[in-house]
Amino acid sequence: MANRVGVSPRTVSRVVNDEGGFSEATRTRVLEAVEDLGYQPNMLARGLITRRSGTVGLVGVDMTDPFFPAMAEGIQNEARETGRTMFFASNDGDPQRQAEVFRSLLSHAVDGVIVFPAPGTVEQLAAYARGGMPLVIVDDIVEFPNLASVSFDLEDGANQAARHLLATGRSRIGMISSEVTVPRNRRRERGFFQAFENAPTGTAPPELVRVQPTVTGGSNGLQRLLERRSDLDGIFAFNDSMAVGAMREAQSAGYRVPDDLAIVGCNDIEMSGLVSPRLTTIRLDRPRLSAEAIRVLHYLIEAPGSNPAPLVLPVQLVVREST
Amino acid sequence: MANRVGVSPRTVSRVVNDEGGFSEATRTRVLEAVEDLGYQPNMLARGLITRRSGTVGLVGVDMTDPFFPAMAEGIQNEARETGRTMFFASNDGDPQRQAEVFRSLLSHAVDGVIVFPAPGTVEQLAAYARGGMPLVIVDDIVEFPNLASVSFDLEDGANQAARHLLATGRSRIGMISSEVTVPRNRRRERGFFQAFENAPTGTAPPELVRVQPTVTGGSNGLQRLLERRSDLDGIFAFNDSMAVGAMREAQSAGYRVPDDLAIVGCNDIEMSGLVSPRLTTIRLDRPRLSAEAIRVLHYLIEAPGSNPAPLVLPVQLVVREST
DNA sequence: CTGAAAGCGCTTACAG
DNA sequence: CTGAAAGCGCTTACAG
Repeated sequence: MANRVGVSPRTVSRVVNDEGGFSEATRTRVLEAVEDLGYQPNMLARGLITRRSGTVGLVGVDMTDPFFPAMAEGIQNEARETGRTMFFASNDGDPQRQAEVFRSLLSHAVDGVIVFPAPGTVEQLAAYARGGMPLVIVDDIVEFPNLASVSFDLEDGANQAARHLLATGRSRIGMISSEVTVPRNRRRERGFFQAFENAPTGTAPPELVRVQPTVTGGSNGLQRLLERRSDLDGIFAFNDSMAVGAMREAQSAGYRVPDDLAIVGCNDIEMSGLVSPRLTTIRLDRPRLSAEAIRVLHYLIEAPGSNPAPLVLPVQLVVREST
Repeated sequence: MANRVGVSPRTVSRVVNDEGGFSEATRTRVLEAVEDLGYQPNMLARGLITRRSGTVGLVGVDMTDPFFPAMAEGIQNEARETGRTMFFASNDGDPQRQAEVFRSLLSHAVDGVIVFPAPGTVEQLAAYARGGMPLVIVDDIVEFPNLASVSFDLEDGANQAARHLLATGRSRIGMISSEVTVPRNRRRERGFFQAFENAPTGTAPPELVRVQPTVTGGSNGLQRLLERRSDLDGIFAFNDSMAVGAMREAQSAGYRVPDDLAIVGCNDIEMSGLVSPRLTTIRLDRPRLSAEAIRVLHYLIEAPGSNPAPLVLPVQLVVREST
């Protein structure tokens, strides 16, 4: 490249990075050669010396989580604008697997990582941040240098859901929660129970089961709740997949939804608007979360050691046909 | 690292890569230091010299495509086993965007790429393969050195769908196809029409519309078909999202599914088993496709210049409630 | 405005 | 069994 134009590598570098300090004639000749040869600077070489690889990592729990692709899309688009390419991996909710993933990302010298943490890995992640890696934790609230956290206010979401059930005249209400025990998941339960603190008189004490956070889990959860008390008239599910499972189970057990049993989900995945009856749920502004996550990651990359305040985004109840 | 143990970098390299040619004592001391310091070889430096970056790219059309995450998961798992990390990007079905994505992957010296090609980019992709990049094209059939292709036999799938509609007594059948005009998409139409070549007498000539391959597109497609002839009794949709859209549209227009109108989708996404009635569809063995794609990619990486035969995987009709 | 020297952290090809 | 030298393709810090 350099000798094809008859200049030093240093000059090519200057032009390609638009550093200034070259004549217009040189610029033109170099740029022509770049075009002709389809020259691309080698990011490996550049990264080796600048300590910036031009990559970011996105680590999800499970790629097949319907929650995930929308996030990936948003994050990728933003990353692309700053010229970064995205590594993509999942931790399967397993701390050890997450550690492997980070080891690999570290060896590729990623500039930063956005992570949906595996349960109980806040300490592990803090250690990476301490080691100087800019980190954004999604869906949890952590404060630490080099680390930012962005999440949805699902405590409030669960609270809205329960209040909606109460306000529409339901009085025997259960929650199908997730058995994946991580502090942030408990927030939804807390918000749910809080709604009953000043419930109308005659409201039964709320019921709770914890199951796998899947469609099948939702079915099982409803079954178990109905065994406890068959006259339930309202359900809040930890997520939409579970709500759909509960809805299927209710219908095949002969309950009409919403007449006999009202169901509220959480997350507003695409499926929720397509099942019958369409699911009432909590809507999350995922594009916003993606945008905030990558924005704050870039901030951390530019300002090492900083410690931005946790960001908690509001959520919104969407009433459809299942309540 | 090297001076901490008191050996040369060369010796560390030998131990870390298990090349042999070191004493057991050295091995132990180096490995201890590796453990203590959490040493990770710098893949940028290694890649610069070995011309292997330890990364592969996965380029999809659109991350929010329900078809996609299952593929990503499988590919990631296989890639991880061979110690490679996965770049992830989407081309939005846009050739120019795809070129940008490849430029970026190229500059990161990926060892190979699995791509769901943007329409009309076979030539573009062949050029990368010619430049020496191992490439696996998903969902299309191309033959070229350094390039492999893996796809599902959706021509046969469409044929099975149409034959199923005919076999269950439907005689006025329409197909809602995709308006995204790329040769591989036409195969489904071909398979569909072929089924009518020896249809029972009294079968009406099949109808076809082409719309956006989305839920909304499916709704519009059905509307347009029903305007043409309101007595349709069978529909084959290009994909499940469109089938669900068509089903919603049919139901709100007062058609009973499947009594008045039978609907067959294609792809068997999760949603298809959850809508009501549950959708009859064509099932694709996606884990298998992922496994084959990454397997052949690794083969191409190890055997530069080779030209494996295109792989076309069989598909299977799954009869549920919508027919 | 331009380039020669040094070095990022490894591996390749040798020599001992 | 071990290491010194050279170099991958860039950028940093200089000198001219």
